[in-house]
Amino acid sequence: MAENLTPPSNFVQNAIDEDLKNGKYTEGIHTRFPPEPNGYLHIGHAKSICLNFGLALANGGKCNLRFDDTNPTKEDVEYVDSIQEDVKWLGFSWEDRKFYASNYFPQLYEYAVELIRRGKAYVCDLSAEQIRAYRGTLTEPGKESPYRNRSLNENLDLFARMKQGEFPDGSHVLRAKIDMASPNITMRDPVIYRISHTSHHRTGDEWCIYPMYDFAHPLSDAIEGITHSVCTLEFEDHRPLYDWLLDSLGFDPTTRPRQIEFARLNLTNTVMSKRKLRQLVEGGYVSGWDDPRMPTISGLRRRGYTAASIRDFCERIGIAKSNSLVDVAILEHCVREDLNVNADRVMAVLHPLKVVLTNYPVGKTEHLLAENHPTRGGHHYVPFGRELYIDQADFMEDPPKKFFRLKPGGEVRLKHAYIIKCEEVVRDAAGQIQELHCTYDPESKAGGATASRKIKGTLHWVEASSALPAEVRLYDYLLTTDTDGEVADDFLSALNPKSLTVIQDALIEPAVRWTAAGTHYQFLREGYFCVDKDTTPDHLVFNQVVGLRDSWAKAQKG
RNA sequence: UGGGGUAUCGCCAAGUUGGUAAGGCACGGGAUUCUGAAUCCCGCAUUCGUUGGUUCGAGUCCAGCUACCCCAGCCA
Repeated sequence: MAENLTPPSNFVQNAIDEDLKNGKYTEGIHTRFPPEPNGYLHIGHAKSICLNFGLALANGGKCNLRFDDTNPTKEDVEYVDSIQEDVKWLGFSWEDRKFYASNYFPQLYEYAVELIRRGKAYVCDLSAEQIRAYRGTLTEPGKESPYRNRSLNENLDLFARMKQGEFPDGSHVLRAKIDMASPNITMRDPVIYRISHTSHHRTGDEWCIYPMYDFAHPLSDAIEGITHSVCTLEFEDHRPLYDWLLDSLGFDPTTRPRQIEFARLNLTNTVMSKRKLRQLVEGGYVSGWDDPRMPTISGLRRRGYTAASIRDFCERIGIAKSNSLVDVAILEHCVREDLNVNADRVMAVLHPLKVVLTNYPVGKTEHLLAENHPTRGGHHYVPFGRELYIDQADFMEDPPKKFFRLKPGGEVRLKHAYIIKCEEVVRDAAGQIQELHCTYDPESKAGGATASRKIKGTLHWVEASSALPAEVRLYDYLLTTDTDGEVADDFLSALNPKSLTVIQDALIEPAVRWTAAGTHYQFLREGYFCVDKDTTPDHLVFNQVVGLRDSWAKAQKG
């Protein structure tokens, strides 16, 4: 991670600096990334991962990976595996610190018992509906539960029997005894343990009571020695409870963890909620969680986004507390910048148009030297012959002004090869353009007598007999956006019907035949592409990562 | 009409104790170019949601107002 050693300042780092200055956390900074294993990670999680691991790195501290697996009804090992793969791929390491909230169930249980002993928790027999009714509303205080003042022994006994499995789901809960009249609804005697006879993906049937997030999280943080517990804005109201719990259980205020909230990521042309992403997958609108149009880490990876570009993106967008909507153009800029430096260049023709060089010897083949990269060097050979293909978009019979490509009677340079001139447009019986007859300037190849002739346009091309057929998948935004960059609430209505275009008959130079899935290329003058996992040597498949900036297309539009 | 937050250029976002608005993306112009790419210059907030106040001086302090976000799961 050498891309930026001095990350921009943000308010979380400022808070850490302040703490350190005040002599807090002398043991060092310790953060954590705490996903619930109930879905795949997306670019929003990447922001949190980069923040938490980045903060640790920047402060000589540590960052744990902790699965927040306190709700077995929603979680699965499938997700714990994918989450680990994604965090690793992003380039971060939790070293030997992979934890699970479920590892702490025994300790958490003891803390709950201790809370009861201190008169700060009670077993409540109200039903879920009753608890809701007793809770009050945003503007009206709640009512105290009739079970609020049970004796200590009764509470201890009931809680033990909850654990023992004596009661059915929903019959009892353990609640913190705080303040039913608090203007902060989170503090109105929140439920901290519920009964759920559900087997857990790690602890099996060992437990039938499970702690709630609000109880498990601060204590898990404290158990692991977390100093800064960074979470998103919606937990701001929960911070008083976070502190209350740690206070009530007697954790030292100078060393215990501190919760700090930041704004989650929103991206234009994208939805980020797990619910909506799941809907896209389950509704068959995309091919899966790793569909290259998805904002999931696995989707971005398959699309061809690099880990470095995602890290760079997370750094550029910054960390703050205001809700924001980041332009996806920044993400695209980040991959382009990475791939421009790191991707080898290759020629591929997406929409082939045949070109015959009438003055080129029949049967002759040359192998021309082509640079792999304009600045990094390296070369490979590309075959050249009498019959070629160029892109349909690179020829116009009646072009507009400043069209630097091929036109009747016009000249153009073929990249790495010769200058050619369009002599004749050959049509089929229906009047459709069938092929172009051109002549080439034999001395215009690199090193030749006329090589330095100034020709305005340079085209990419492919030699007909050696070109490999390829499947190329072009992508556009999955979702359309209104003028504010916002996706409609009814996001399925915003689905872009043209988000995927599959080109089955593209042609690519043969150098690429044995390429491996995951390899990045720049298709000259087209964009950046990544070899898809569906590829085989006999059927090459490429995903478009992002197109090149195109000032010509922009000028045509505007 | 309760509580918690946020408001600095089209989009993000720095602005430590008040001293006279960083940077990135986008955009516009030019140079360069065997990728209309990349690269390189240059331009891009007399103004910080708004109204007042304090001060020699306020994005930064005070007061009022407005807009937007979050909270009434035995989800996280």
